[in-house]
Amino acid sequence: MGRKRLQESADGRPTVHTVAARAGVSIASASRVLNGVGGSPETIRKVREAAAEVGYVPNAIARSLQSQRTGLVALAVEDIGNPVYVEMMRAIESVVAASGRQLLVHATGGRIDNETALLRRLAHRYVDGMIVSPIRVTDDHLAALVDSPVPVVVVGQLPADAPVDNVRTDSRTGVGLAVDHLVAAGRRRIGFVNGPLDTVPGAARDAGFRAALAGHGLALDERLVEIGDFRYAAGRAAAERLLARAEPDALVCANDLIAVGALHALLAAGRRVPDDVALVGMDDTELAQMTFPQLSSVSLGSAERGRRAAELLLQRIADPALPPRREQVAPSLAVRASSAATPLFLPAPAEPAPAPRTPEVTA
Amino acid sequence: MGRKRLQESADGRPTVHTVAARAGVSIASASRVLNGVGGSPETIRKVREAAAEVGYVPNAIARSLQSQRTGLVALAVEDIGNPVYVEMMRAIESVVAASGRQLLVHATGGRIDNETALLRRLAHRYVDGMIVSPIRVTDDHLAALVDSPVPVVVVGQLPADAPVDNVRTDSRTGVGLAVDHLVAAGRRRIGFVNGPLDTVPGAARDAGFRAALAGHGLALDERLVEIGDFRYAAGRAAAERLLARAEPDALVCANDLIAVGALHALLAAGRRVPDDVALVGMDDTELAQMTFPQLSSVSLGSAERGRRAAELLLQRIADPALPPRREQVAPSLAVRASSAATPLFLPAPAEPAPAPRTPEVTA
DNA sequence: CAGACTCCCGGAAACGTTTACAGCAGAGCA
DNA sequence: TGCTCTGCTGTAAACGTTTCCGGGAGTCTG
Repeated sequence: MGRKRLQESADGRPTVHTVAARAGVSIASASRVLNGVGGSPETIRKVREAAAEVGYVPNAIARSLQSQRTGLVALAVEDIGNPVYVEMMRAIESVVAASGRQLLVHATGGRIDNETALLRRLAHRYVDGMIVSPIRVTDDHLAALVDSPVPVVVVGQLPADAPVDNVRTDSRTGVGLAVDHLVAAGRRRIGFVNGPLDTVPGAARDAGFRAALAGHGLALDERLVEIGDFRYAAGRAAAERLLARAEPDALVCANDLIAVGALHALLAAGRRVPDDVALVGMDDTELAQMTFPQLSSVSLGSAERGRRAAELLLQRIADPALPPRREQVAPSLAVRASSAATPLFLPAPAEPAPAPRTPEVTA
Repeated sequence: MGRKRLQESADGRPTVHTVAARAGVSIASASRVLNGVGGSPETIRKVREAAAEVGYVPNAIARSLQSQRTGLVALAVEDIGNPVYVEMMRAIESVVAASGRQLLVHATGGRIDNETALLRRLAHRYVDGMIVSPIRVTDDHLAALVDSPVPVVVVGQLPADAPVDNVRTDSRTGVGLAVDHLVAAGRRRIGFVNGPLDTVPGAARDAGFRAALAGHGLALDERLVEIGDFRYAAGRAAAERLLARAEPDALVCANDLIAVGALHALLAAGRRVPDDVALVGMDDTELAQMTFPQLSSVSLGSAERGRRAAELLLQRIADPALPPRREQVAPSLAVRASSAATPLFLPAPAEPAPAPRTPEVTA
């Protein structure tokens, strides 16, 4: 009824029509003034006034429909409780914000359908582009990535021929760094606590571990390998199982959450870290510095990967015709107290002494 | 040119027009079939086929403009690296997902302008509603909350008369629980590591701490109070400053991140936890169970608050005319090893505590 | 067999913007 | 004075959907 006369939107909020009517100008003029392009001083005054009086706020959806852009970028990760994604997110956010866009994060919880659904639904124009970091990649998934309606950048491993922008690291050699370091420190019974083998990172790290041991001519004792998932509780449980059946002198963990779980398991079992068992995590998140002793960890450059992914995405948004690109970030090892070289041959002090510490070295 | 004839969208993607033309039906019929409402078997077949052939995906923006809803809900928090928000987010997500919507998270980084901008811009129709958990509340902020174009629920303290849906806890009495517990365990020199006093939670916890001590007839030694921010590094640094000038037999921390920092500072200084110093954190996040010894912590029901906030929001979205409501979640204390009652009167071990070290300072 | 009822369809009008286009007034210039 | 040029303005057409509404074909009932 009054709808047409009052020129307001369905839910009673003012629209550009309301403002225009109130200012006594056309909606074109009102729109121009509101966007700061053109308009005589008098018109500008009237429109500004009218807009303020009715408390006009533009409808971003309508604007986006017209302009074909939303100014939003999404990041989809599996588990926002994992600090590695927090770090990545921060890096992405700063790049994205610099371009005047806003970053939204979606946690997929590893439910693959959820992730695909996100690509197929949410991405369908709600955002200008998205960055996804899947831990499992199915064909279905890949198909959704390839013909996504909006630009997508993948952080993580992808099939070589996938025509998708991609920033990866080499967690395989990353594991190698950890093993090299431990072997150099005189450890020989090196255990490995990994995440599921049917995930991309889980498989890569498993391969890396086996290759590294072989490279040092060490035989792999399967009792020293245990699998959980990529979170704390499972990591701890896995480490407990491992400790119950074997006597490692070092543990490599597939990420920092697992490593913290393993640390807990070790301490609870009365093992000294690093004296009895050296410990190396992976991802080098801030969590690694929050433990006592602080955790050595293989950095997979999560911030750097995030930054680069964001840049790739912005470039692709600017020019969708760009050929797919692939970037790689090299791993490095941060040595901290949990694996600092300690003289294994010294008799253990009667009173458990604090770990001799060497300052953090970033290799 | 071909635009009109080919019936495709500006960027060459198929629209409902493309599908309709290809199927030889009207766009109305095409739309109906695509939405699964009506259509003869023959029409359904033709439209489905045409849609599949051209790879049609609906433009969500256009749909939202028409339907006045996006199916998205946003959560704005200060620091996504704080596990308390992760927990809250998970709770919200499960409620939101059950309503068929998707949750997007935005980290404001505590930049107040960012938060207000989010309300003023993003919220302007990109989402059906949002939950914000501000740690500082200015008048400007409040104004933005009150006349937000979309329903908003605030998690946290608000002025009593603010007409905004609100889920709060009572962190003041929460701190009291911690102090009561420590006093009952025989501790008398109780320290407090807090976040900034110009934040809502910081102020409440400070007040709670002072009130609780007074309630037990204990005088407050100001040297036992230290302030950083709500993150790990600052918490650790603050605890180090405190330890350098005073000898607490217990520490209450304003959240778990600070508590982990304090734990690190204590261990690095050679104090035994809980023997020498008992430690209680706040928020009872999963982080509290990841430390060794595990951290006692005051639960402020973050998951419960998230759940309720999500429910309030969904109800308000369904009926925007609802009067503003306010809910409260009671705090509780989870006692773990870091403050377990230990016989304080036992003689300290002959071997002196390890040399106090000042390890790497991150802050 | 007529009338009412059901089902399906297409045209067209929304949703709230931005913007191409054309018209119009005034200023500058020959 | 007449012409062009400039700067503003309003009309209307997009953007890609959904949905109201009226019409036509078929079915059931009396």
